[in-house]
Amino acid sequence: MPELPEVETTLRGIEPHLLHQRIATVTVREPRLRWPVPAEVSRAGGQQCLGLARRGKYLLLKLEKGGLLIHLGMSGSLRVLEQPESPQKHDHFDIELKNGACLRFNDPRRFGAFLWVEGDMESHELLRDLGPEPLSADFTAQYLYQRSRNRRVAIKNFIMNGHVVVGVGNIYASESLFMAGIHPQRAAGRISLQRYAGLVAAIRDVLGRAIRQGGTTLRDYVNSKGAPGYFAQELLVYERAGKSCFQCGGPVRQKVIGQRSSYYCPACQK
DNA sequence: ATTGACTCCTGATGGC
DNA sequence: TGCCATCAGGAGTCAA
Repeated sequence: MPELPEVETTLRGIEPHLLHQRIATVTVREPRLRWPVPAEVSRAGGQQCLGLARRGKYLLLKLEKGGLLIHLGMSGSLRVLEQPESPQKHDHFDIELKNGACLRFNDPRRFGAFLWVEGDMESHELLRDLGPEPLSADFTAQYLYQRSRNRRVAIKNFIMNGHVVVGVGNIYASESLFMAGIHPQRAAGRISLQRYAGLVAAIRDVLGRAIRQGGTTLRDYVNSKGAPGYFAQELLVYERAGKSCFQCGGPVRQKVIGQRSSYYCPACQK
C-alpha cells in the first residue's frame, strides 16, 4: 500500500480536479471497508470542496460544512475519471462532481476507510493524536530522542508507529534504517541523539525522493491517473533478500519484526 | 504506559 | 487445472 509518498502523489493528482469544485452526489456501492461507510457521507452532496490535505496517510477533503476522510489502506487507490466508465470489481464509492468528473475509490482488500467528519477535521479522533509530519520542521532528532527514552520497542516498530511519526510504512522504514546504518531490531531507547539525526535525515531523504518518483509500485499501487510509481528501482534493501548489499556486498537479510517483513544488511546496520 | 499479537480482506504466487 | 499454504504497502484493538 500506499505509504506517505503514495498518498501525497494521490493528493497532488486529485487536488486540481477537486479544489473549488462542487460535489453533486456521493455514491457508495460497496460500503464494506475497514469500518462500514456511514450514510452521512452523502451530506457532501451539493457542497463545494474548499480544500484538500494529507495528514499522515489520511486524505482530507474539506467542505463548506464538515468533510470527508479517506484512507487507502493496503490496496486502495483513487482515480479521477473525466468521463466515468462503468464501475469495476472493488470500486467502493464515487464522488461525482457537478462538472461531470468523478473521483472513484477502488480497494480489493477493504482495509481502506471512507468517513464523514462533522466540524473541524484535525480534531477527529483518528487524527488528533498523530505524531508530526516527517517532512515538517517539527520532526527532529531531538524529538525522536526524547520520545524514545526508556522505550524498548524495536526502532523499526517505533518509527512505523503513527503516534510517534506519521507516514513511515514498511518499505520506507527498512530503507531509512539501512541508510542510517541502524539495525531494525535495536531498542529505540538505545540510540544516540547523533544517530537519530542520521535517521531523521534518511527518512526525509527517502520520502522526498519517493514523492519525486511518484511513489513505489510493488504490486497494485496506482496514482490518480492509473499510472504506477517509479521509486521501486531506487530501493536499497526492500524485497532484496539474499542479494548483495549496495554498500558492502554482503547478503541482504529478511526477518519478521513485529509481524512485518523487514530487510536489512547485518554488516552495515548495528 | 508499553508491548506484542491479532484482526479485518482479496489476490498473486509457488509447490505439489 | 486444481488445491492449499503463504505472503502482501496499514493500523486499530485487545490482553497482559
